[in-house]
Amino acid sequence: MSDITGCSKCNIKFNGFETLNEDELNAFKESHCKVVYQKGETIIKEGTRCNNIICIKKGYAKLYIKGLENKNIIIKVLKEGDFIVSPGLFTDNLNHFSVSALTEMDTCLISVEAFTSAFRNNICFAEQILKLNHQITTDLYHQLINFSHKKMTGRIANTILYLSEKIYHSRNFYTTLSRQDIADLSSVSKESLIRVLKDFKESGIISINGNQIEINSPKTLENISRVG
Amino acid sequence: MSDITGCSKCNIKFNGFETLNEDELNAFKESHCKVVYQKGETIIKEGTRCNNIICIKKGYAKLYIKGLENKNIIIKVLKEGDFIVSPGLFTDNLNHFSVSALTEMDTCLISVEAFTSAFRNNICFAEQILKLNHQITTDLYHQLINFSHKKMTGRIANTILYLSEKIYHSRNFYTTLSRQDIADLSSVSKESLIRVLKDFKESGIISINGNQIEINSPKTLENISRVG
DNA sequence: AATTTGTATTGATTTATATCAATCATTAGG
DNA sequence: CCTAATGATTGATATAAATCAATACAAATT
Repeated sequence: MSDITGCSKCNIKFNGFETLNEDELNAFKESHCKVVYQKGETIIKEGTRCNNIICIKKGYAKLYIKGLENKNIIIKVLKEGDFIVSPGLFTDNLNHFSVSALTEMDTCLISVEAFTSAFRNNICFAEQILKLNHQITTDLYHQLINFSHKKMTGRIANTILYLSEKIYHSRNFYTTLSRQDIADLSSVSKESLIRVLKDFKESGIISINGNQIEINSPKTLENISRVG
Repeated sequence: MSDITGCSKCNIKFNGFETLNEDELNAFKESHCKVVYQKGETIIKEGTRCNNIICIKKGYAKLYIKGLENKNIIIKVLKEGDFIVSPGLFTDNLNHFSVSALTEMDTCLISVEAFTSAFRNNICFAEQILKLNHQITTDLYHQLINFSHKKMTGRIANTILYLSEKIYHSRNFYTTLSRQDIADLSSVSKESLIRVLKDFKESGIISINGNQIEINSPKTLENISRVG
């Protein structure tokens, strides 16, 4: 079997793809586009029609929603292996969030038609999609608790742990997120974020030098995050 | 066709049911239990295994998650016609929220087995379930914006409009939600909620007498809710 | 009717956090 | 190399909202 498009070594971490048969996989291969984005570029714009399912082959992006007074909420950071289905699918066919590149990115765009067809013809694929959605819902529940019951320090500790554990997989990481971005992940103002980071630094919990962050005491951060 | 269980006059508002064929419908009929709950009773307890899909035939309930320090967040109020699939389904099989009765309730509990089987055998049903989930996701996005960018007055105005428009379908309604419940819907303390309600009352936007609430100026409330 | 219990309300106070304004640092252009 | 522009930092101040404490009210129980 030839593999012109390189799908066989696809690094997207989604069990659903394994359920596809050869025909379904071919439909994906034929519909897809490989696109490279530069840092800062918008990949999905909230309010536009959702035409593609985005697979991230390489790089980082932020997924965010527009809030009040030109403020944004960053829902999550996307990385290699992630796979984004817009919640507009099967509803209003609009994108309900924006995605923009935090680094140079390699992406693979799959048409919604190919996706929909796979969903309709392959129940195992459909089940994996529902599973993914259920995970997203519980994540949003946690986000709600974070934002409504924790104070700044707890939310920011949570964000640092999230970046370390879920995104950069290291206690010492360099991030391309701006201070405003980290603030938007934590639902605090940029100034407050900076003050809390300084505080964490001065008490030795983290080391921070520009965009290089090292967690010295994960236990302490976890505790701050847990109690709020 | 006999209808011992009364499913033919089912009032649950979910397009997915219409996609079921006679066999699938019968599987639902056979698996279901009709259960009456009294005000205050717990129907679903967060952390327990999810064994049932809940259909609400009559009455009101609150769906809430446990936050920090014994505080709760009420995600939504459930009413006649609503239909609840736990996000634990296909993931960890646990309930990620609690549901408790706000009034006497008639419910219809469908086993997850019957539900799963319908999902797996009927792709139209599956599609409706995904659609429902996508709606839930976008609702949670709005909730996040509400909670992180609006101040108390905006969040409370939003809650009053929600109760009026989405739950009680009237500008003048009696609610069995306590002040604490309304506060938990709005992510404010009970005392703050009471003060803001008093404020709205004194400025003539609403009339309030115990649990009877009347909206005098929906436009003003909408404006307060919109600008935050 | 008296007592308890839970909920609702009000007022005083404290705390958390945003906002505003200024300065500093770093990068990008001319 | 200098200057503009953007992002990061710091400090002072204002404000929103929680908490604490006391009281009022209503319902349930004896």
